[in-house]
Amino acid sequence: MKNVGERSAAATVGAKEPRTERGRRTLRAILDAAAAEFGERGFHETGITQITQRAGVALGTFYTYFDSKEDVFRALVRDMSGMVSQVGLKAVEGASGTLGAERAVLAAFIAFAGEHKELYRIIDEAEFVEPEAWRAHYVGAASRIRSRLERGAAGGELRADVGEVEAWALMGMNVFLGLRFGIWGGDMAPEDVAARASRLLSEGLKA
Amino acid sequence: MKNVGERSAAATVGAKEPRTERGRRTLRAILDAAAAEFGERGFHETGITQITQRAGVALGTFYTYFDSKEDVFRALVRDMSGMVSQVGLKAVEGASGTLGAERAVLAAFIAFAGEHKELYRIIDEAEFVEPEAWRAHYVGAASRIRSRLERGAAGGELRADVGEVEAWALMGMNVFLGLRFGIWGGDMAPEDVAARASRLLSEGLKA
Amino acid sequence: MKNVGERSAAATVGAKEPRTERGRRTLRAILDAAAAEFGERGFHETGITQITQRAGVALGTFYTYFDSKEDVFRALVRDMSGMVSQVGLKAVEGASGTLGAERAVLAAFIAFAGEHKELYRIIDEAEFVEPEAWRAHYVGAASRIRSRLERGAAGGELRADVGEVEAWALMGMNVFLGLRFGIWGGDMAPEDVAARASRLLSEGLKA
Amino acid sequence: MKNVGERSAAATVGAKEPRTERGRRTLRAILDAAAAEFGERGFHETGITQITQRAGVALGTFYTYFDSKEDVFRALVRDMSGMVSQVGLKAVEGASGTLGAERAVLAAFIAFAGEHKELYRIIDEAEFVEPEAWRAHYVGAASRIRSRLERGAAGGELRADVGEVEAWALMGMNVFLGLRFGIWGGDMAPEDVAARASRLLSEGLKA
DNA sequence: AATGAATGAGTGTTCATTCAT
DNA sequence: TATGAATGAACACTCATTCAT
Repeated sequence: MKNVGERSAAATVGAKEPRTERGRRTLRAILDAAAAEFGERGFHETGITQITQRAGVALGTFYTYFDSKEDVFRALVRDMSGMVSQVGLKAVEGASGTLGAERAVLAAFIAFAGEHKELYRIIDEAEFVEPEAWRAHYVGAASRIRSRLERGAAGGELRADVGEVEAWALMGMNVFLGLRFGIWGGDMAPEDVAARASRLLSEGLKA
Repeated sequence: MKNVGERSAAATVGAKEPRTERGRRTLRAILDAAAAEFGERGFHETGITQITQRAGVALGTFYTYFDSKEDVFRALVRDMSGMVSQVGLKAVEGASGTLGAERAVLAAFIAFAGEHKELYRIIDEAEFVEPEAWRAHYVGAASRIRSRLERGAAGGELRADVGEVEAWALMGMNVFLGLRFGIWGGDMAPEDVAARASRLLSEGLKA
Repeated sequence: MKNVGERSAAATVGAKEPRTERGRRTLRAILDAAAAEFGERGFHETGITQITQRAGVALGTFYTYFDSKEDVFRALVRDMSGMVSQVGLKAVEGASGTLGAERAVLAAFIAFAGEHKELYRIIDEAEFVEPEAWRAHYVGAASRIRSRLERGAAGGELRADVGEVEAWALMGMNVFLGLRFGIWGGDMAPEDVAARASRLLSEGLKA
Repeated sequence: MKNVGERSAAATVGAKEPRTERGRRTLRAILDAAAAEFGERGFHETGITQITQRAGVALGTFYTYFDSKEDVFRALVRDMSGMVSQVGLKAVEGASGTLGAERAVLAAFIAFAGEHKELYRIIDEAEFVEPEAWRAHYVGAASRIRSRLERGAAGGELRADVGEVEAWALMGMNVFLGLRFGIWGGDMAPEDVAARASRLLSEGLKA
């Protein structure tokens, strides 16, 4: 598991801004500990005590930076949601063509899921803990996919009638392949999975 | 929301078998109430008290039929897992060809999800409450899809190399289209969604 | 300290009605224990744990009958407010004339305060814990005094212009004499205190 | 609400003596903020944080001047107790005769209460927070009243047997009229209230 | 003198489960 | 079978106080 707060801590994340350097370090420690604990045990099985112990701070320190247990969780979901879309963006950059881009995105996503099992689980659990954030995550992801597909259609690479259904279908594929081959099994390399999925997308399944 | 226990109650479900007719009615009432409450509020927000109140029985009566809160939940997950595969089986029956079958399954599944929002949510939450049952559910569903695809390949309708990746891709599609068009929106009929998804499967997205 | 719940428990008091005899006994035990603890240590120094221990029940049992710590306190204030006005009513019954009545009320009140130091303190603390109930208590008491005075004026015993000022003056006298001679000191019998106060009321202080 | 610390700050009040002018201003700010907060929310609902925020200083600064929360509260009670007796003394000065003095004291007290609702409340709450200081306040006030009454008796203006009962009765009157017409209502001028109370004291209530 | 991050004991409340009736 | 009172472990959160800077 990599350091979650690498890029920014409070600012990105909505916690109470620390005013000193020491505070910044503490906030980051709490954020990382929370990600790890929520990822391992889940929201309801995790106590604030476990988070602060893992972070090496006192119980009360948690509340210097967050208003509630839900508050850290929300911060984490937002943070991770952002990371996922970053991963997608970066993957698209180096790819050629719409289908190539989708293939790159999927490969990157599977790899990412494998490296961030905790955060993956956190997003899933958000369905029950922070439904708003959860919904926003998927609506956003779907609309990014849809934009890419429509651009591909405009460019003549894809057929003209791609839309919401295709976008959600693709997202579902990605998520479940991420679960099956990123989170669960290491029995197939992300690129190979993506290659097969890509063939499905370009040619379909017919003989 | 339809009556969950219609087909079976205890026998299917793993609860303590009631001996009298009165007992059978009570068990069913609890099961239905639990499905409704878990569906509306989620596992952790639902208390035994709420279940028994909705079922119109006393608190203690719950423990005449179930050993624990997890126990009802598990029963419900198993129950619904079975219902979903039933829905699939039935859909396959009337369909012609493998792709026709997948299309029928998807349409049926979306419709089913729309009618059983509670149970859909319960399966999702099982990831955190009853991971075993949850995993079993998806592994089972994927293997059924895979079997169908492989039969289609054997029959020459599909290309020969369909396998785990295609099965999970398809399942992901189904699940997310069920969420988007069954649970959330009513902006497109299940058959129409299924028709578009089916075209994706047969021809791909290329222009 | 006498048993607070003597007359009724839940019904009078606003707690959740117990349905069994056992429940009725438990509620009464909690109520008595709460009165004693609040009286001895005050609202903020008293924990639910101390109440339930004194009552000889488990911690959770408290919440079978009350929604919160404030809830018992409120119940107690209402209860005691009622008791005080009962004491007044009873005292008035046996007295002749308005001034005689006031004298009897005062004597009874001082005696009552001496016997119920806890409840006296509870009403005082209500100023900070349940301001509504506290205000209602004093407004009610003053208006009862005022009614008696006005009846006395109508009957020709008192001068015609008695009103709000006189009522509150009298109530203040009673309360502070209750504190000084009922709660604090036993250095003078309630009747003797009342006799002197009565003389003040009838003749004033002039030589 | 007027500035509490006007006359003295640390010296009168028992706080740690500031050595610089800046320190003196800070202490005063804290004292005023504490009076305001305790008056508005009460002792237990007020946090050190709120006091320091209102005073415009950092949390830790509070402990430069006071040892504990109780410590400021005590300081405030003593301060206000002194103010009340000052008010009494001043009122007595300009009055003629014992009854005239009591009347002036009452009028002044009601007016004072109306202008210092916070401090009034603080004294009341001292019953639960600083019982010693609270008791001392009332014992002192009663004994001052008693002295005045006894002097009046010695001078032949009042009957000879005035004593503890009359003093406490009078104090109770004052306090409750202060509450009713100073703190609560503005429906009657302090002088008018005092005039009626004075008539009660001199002539009694008889027709 | 002033700051504000850190501390951790303390407490109200919830709720799954038990059990006597 | 059914009841509902009783249980008590568990936990989120508060807040007065300390202390390094």
